[in-house]
Amino acid sequence: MKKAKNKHDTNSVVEKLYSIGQASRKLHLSSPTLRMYEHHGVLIPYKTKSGRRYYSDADIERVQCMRHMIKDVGLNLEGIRRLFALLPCWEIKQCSKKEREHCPVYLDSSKPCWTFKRVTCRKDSMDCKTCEIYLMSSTCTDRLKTILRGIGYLQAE
DNA sequence: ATTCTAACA
DNA sequence: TGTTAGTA
Repeated sequence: MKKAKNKHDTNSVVEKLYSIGQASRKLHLSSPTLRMYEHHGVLIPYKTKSGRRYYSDADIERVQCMRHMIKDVGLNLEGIRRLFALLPCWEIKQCSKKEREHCPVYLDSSKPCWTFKRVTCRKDSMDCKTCEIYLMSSTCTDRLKTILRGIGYLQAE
């Protein structure tokens, strides 16, 4: 979600960000809970150099989706993590057979691609918060639901 | 005033 | 999940 900047920067856009306090109030949950989600590898907030967390609108929606999965689908955080681990990034990024054979993400479906340290297809300059794989799992609608249905985790509607 | 980590109830 | 301690 982008928003026009103020009069000092009329040409650029900036993402709206929320501190952990603002985000937790917006989501009606506690800040330790947001930190716990992060600890489990299912949420990646921005971090300042001093370590302060900032959450985007995509992060807010991501948490709302996960709350839905917990409340209505019956998953726990481990289940959500393993669900994200099943996102076939090697298909979406169309990695070659050769690349797959050496990719830890392809060889280990136990954790999400963004929790791996070094992945060859991931440029050093590219962080997982802006990667399409992480972003596509931010919403409960569209592609993620399609994938979840495809692997039998959600009923067809 | 707010958030951080880590440990613990 | 929440709370506490000692910081930054």
